[in-house]
Amino acid sequence: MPSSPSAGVTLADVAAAAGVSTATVSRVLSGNYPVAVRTRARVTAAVDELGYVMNANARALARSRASTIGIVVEDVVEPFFGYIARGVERRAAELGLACLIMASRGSKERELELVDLLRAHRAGGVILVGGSADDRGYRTKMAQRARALADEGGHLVLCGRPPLSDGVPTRSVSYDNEGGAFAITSHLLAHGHRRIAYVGGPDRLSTHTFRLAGHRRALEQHGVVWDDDLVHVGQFGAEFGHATLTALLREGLDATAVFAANDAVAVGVYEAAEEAGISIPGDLSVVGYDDVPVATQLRPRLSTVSVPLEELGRRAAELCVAEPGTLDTDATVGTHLVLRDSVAAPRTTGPLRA
Amino acid sequence: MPSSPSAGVTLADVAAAAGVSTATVSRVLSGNYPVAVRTRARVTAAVDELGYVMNANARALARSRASTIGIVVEDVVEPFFGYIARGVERRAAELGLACLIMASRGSKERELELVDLLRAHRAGGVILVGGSADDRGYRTKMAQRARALADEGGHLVLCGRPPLSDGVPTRSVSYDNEGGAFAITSHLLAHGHRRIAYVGGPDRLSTHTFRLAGHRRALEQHGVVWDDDLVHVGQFGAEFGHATLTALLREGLDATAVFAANDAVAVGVYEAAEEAGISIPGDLSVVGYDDVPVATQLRPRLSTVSVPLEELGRRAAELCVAEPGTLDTDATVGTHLVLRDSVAAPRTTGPLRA
DNA sequence: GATCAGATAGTAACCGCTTGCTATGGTCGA
DNA sequence: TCGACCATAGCAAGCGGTTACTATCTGATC
Repeated sequence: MPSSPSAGVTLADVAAAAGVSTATVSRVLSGNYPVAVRTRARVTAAVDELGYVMNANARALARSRASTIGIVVEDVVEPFFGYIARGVERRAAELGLACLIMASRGSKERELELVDLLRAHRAGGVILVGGSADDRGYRTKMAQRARALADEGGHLVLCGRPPLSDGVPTRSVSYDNEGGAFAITSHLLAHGHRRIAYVGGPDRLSTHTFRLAGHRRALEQHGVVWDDDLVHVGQFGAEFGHATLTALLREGLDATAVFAANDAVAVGVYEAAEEAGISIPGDLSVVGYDDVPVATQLRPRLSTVSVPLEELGRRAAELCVAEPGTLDTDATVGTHLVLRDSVAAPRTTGPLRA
Repeated sequence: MPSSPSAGVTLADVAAAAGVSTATVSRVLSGNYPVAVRTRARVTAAVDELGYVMNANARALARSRASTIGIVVEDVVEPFFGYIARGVERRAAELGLACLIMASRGSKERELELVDLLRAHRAGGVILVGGSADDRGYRTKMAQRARALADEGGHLVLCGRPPLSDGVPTRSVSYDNEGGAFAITSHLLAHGHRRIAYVGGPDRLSTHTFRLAGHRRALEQHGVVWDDDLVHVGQFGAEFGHATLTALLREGLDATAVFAANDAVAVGVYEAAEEAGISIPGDLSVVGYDDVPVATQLRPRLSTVSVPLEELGRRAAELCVAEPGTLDTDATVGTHLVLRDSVAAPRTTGPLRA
C-alpha cells in the first residue's frame, strides 16, 4: 500500500515550529491552562503559518469523548424533521459541536443500528427525533442502548417522543401531541362539525397515537359519539392522505371535516378533494398538524397546530451536552393553534362523493 | 444479556473475554486477515455478549482516516439542499460511512471554517453543495483547503457548482444550469413571450449567473433584445420573489412572463400575483427551476426544470471515497423540463399592475 | 542570602485500535 | 525424520492528542 506522501500537519510539527513542547501547544489550543503570553503568541503564529487543524479523532480519543452529537431522523427532506434538524445543527454549531445525521427511513431496526453507530463515534449525545414505536422488544433494546450510552458518558435524547420506561437514563424535549390535537379538534367542534374523519400515521407510532387520543378526548368532552369508522390509520404522508380521501369519496364520505394528523397528510387530502371537485372549506373542512411551510402554500391556507420545531431541535442539542443539573432534562415546549382558511361551518347535505 | 461494565467496553475487554489478543479481535472485526473459524466464533460471541461497539475515533486515528464524510449546505430545510443531503446520506449509509452535516447559511467565510472543521474530523471527503461565490480571495482560500485536504488523503467534492481553478485537486458532480435555463426560457419564447422578467439569486453566485446566462442565450438566439431592466437580482427565496413581483406590479410590469430562478422564488411570485389579483398563467406565465415538491403543490402547477438532486447527492458521496481512476471525477447529470400549467400564451394588453 | 510559593513548561503515560513483523504449530515432500 | 511452508496468532510500535506529575525559574519574604 502506498502511504500518503505528506500527511497532515500535527501538533508535534507546530510544537517544533514554535520551539515548545506538544503539551504547550495542546494547552494553548485548549485554552484551559496558563501559558505565557509570548509563548502563546509563538504557538498561534506557528499554527496558522502551518495551516494546522487539530485532529478531532485524536482529541476525541484522548478525551474519550468526541465533540460530536448525532441525530437520527426518519427522512432528511421531510420539513418536520428538517426544521428540527436545523435547530439541532444551529445550536450544535454555536456550542462548537459537529453534527452527525442519519436517516432511519422509519425502520426501528435501523434506528437501533444507527444508535450503535453513533455510539461508536462516541457522540456526546444521540438525538432520536419523532414518534417512536410502541413495541416491547424495541423499547427494551433501546433502553439497553440508553444505558450503554450513559455508561460511556453520553446521553440519549428523545425529541418529540415519550420517554422509555422509568429508570432508563434518557433526556427528552417534547411537545404536546395530545393537547394540540385536542385543541384543533375542539376548533372543528366549535364550528359545528360532528363527524370528523381522522387520517393519520402508522399504527403504534407515538406521535399518531397521542394525536388520536387528543382528538378522541375532545370528541368525548363534547359528547360526540366515537365512531371507529372515521379513523383511518396508515402513514404520515401526502400519499396516504390522497389515497384515503379518494377512497372515502368514492364510497361516499359521511363526514364534514378531516383531521389530517399532519400537514403532509393534509396536502394529499387537498389533492384528492381537488380531483373530486370538492371545495375546501365549503364542502369539507380540513385541519393539519405541525405548521410547516406547506400549510401556508396550500389554498385555502391550512389551519393547523404550530409546533416550535426548530426550538425543539435547539433544546435537544443542548441536552446532549448539558452538565447534570444544569438544564431541565425533560422539557416540554408549547404548541398553539394557527387558524387560517380551511375550516368553515359544516355543509348540511348528505354524504360527500366524487 | 449484554452486561455493561461501567466504562465503555474496549477491544481489550473483548480480547480477554475471548481469550485472544487484541490484534486478533481487531482482525475479525475488520475482516481483512485470516482468522480461524473457531477463533472468529469465540470473538464474535464475546463481542455481542459484551455489547461491544468499536470506538470509531480510535480506529480513525489508527487508520489515519475516518469513516466519515462531511457535507456543507446553506440551509438544511431548503428542499434543494434537503434532497441532495438525502442522496448523500443514503449513499453514505450504503457505503458504511457516517455523515457530518453543517450549514453555512450562505456565508462564504463560514463555509471555509466548516471545511476546516470537517478536515479536523478527518472526513474522507467534504462535499460543498450549491452555488459558489465568484470571489477571488474566496477561491484562493478554498483552493488551499482543497490541497490540504488532498494531502491528508481526503477529497473536496463540489456538488452543483463549478470547479475551482485548474490544477486544484477537487472532484465534482454538477448539472447544467445554463442549459436548463436555456431550455425553459426557450419554452417561454415558444409560447410567444418576448418580455420575460428574471428574478434570481445572489449576485456572483454561480448557480444564479449560469441560469441567467442560459436565459440570456435563449433570448439572443431568438433575436429578442436584451433588457437589463427585466433582470432582478437578489436572493434565492420566496421572500425575494414576493417582494420583487409586488414592487414590479406596483409600478406596472411590462412583461408577460417571469422566470423565477428557482422554485422557491416562484412561490413568492405566486403569492404576490395572488395578492394583486393577477392570474397565472392568464395574465402572467411563470416558470421555476429545480422541481422540488412545492412545484406540484402550487396552483397552477409550476412548469420548471427538473434536477436529479438526490442522484447528485449520491454521486457526491461516492466521489468522497472513490479510489482514483474508479469513477469519473467530474461528472455532470442531466436536467429536463417538466411542463405543467403555469405557462400560457402572453396576454396582449399593456403593463400589468396590482 | 536562603527559602518558598507561584507561574510556566516539559515528560511521559495513556486513550483504543491497526498492522508490520515475528513466533508457533502442523502439514508435506523429500 | 528434517527443513520448508502455510495458516494463525501475538507483540509492540505507532496514530495525534491530553494531562497528571515533575522540573525550572522568578520574585518575594524573612
